[in-house]
Amino acid sequence: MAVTAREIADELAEGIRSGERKPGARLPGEPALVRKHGVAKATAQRALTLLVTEGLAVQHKGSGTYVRDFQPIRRVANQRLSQERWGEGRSIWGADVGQRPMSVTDLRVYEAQAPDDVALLLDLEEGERVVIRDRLFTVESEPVQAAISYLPADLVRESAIAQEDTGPGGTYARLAELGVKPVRFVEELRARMPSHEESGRLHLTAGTPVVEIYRTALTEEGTPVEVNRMLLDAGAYVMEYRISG
Amino acid sequence: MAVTAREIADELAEGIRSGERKPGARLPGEPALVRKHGVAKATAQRALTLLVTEGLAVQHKGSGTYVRDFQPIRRVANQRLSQERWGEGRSIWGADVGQRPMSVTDLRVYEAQAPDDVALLLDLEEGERVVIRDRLFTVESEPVQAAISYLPADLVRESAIAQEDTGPGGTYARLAELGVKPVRFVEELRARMPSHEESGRLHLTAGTPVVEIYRTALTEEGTPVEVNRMLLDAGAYVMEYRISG
DNA sequence: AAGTGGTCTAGACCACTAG
DNA sequence: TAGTGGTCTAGACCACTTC
Repeated sequence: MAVTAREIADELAEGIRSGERKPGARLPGEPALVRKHGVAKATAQRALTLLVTEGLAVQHKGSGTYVRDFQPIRRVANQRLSQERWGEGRSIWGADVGQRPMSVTDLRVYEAQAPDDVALLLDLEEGERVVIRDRLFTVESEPVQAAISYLPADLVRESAIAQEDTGPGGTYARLAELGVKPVRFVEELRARMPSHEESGRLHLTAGTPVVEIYRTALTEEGTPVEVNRMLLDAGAYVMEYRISG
Repeated sequence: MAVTAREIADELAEGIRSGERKPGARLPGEPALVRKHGVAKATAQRALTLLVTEGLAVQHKGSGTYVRDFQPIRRVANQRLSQERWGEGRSIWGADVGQRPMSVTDLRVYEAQAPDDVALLLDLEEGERVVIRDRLFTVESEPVQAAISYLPADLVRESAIAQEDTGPGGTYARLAELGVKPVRFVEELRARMPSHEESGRLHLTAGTPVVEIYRTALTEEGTPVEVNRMLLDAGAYVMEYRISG
């Protein structure tokens, strides 16, 4: 009998998936759905909210609901970390962002006690201190990734790693100079919905998950020297890993 | 003035994140929130829905709303690489999850034309045919992953790969026998919200993203011989990749 | 039978956007 | 200023779970 929000959402979703409604196109608004299906405004709104939570649409208040545009950045893990790239003063970022320039904003560098999870990964004593590099990566004025690196403070305190500008080659070149060159990396990742705070920091629209990555950098001897915790806007990234059997 | 759904949700979320409300514990229901905050039932319900869409809670109709339990399966992509030197056991999420038995259900094997995306990855002519192995992986009676493999039909049609039972060593052992042993793999992955259909197939609760992985298997010569498209319940998995610089 | 979430109607007020 | 989404109240009926 009743037309449900689910049914209205499915009809619109079908139009989006089939390509009939193109990315960026405006979807019918609440009043239009009320007229067409004879439902209450709240039901029409719920239908649109369903599309948003399924990642198919974005809403701009005062303007309308639009088909979502997915134009991801490709993050190639192996390429980024390949040895040849470090020594040449080439930045890790920029290589795989394609044509779109990525910039670092809100960089903060400071020293503090290591959080428990990081202490575990870095094999630190309880309460040991770390140098923390906290930053936000932005593409076309939109934040796409928050990253926070932890390095043993006793190891890197005197190096450029503890400065805002780490110099040519970045953190990894400095670690190599300290005799703890990272040669292997472990990435642990999971996808989940962001907290309210994380949504705000990455300007996420509802229906966008985040990918949380912990990357541990290890020396030849297997000593962990850096942990980088990244939070990626899942709507902005595709990740690639190359594995040799 | 008014107490918003967001504020009620934040208060509950704080209790969950602090550990005060433990995984599996029951949260106050709609009537309790109505009494405590003096809001309408719909507002209380919206507060609980916010927690669900943020992945912090699950709802069981007729029973209640509960703090979500995250006990992930660890998927190590580089299974075949030596475990040494990568530092044992140091992991962020649930080192405990070792040997929960995983079973294959709903296996279907058939031949069809390759979809466009797969044809691209497999380097096939338009309309070329593939053998498709479609299956669901289940842990403790709950589906956690849907996987669908595509292999060039001309190559594998006569082998056990086209049978339900691929025999000892599975698909890769049969490919090796055919002289196209996969030795390298490329995995492309993204996280997104599931469609309504996908939610149903993987029994996902709202607020659970999926991880979509395309894995291409390549021979020594670089010829792609299999594409496996996996859809993982993001609430059930942690992924691990090991990268050598 | 009582309690819980699921969904809907009907109507209200607000804030933001666009022309 | 008209249209849009954002959020709320108030009340209704249903299906499911638990005891």
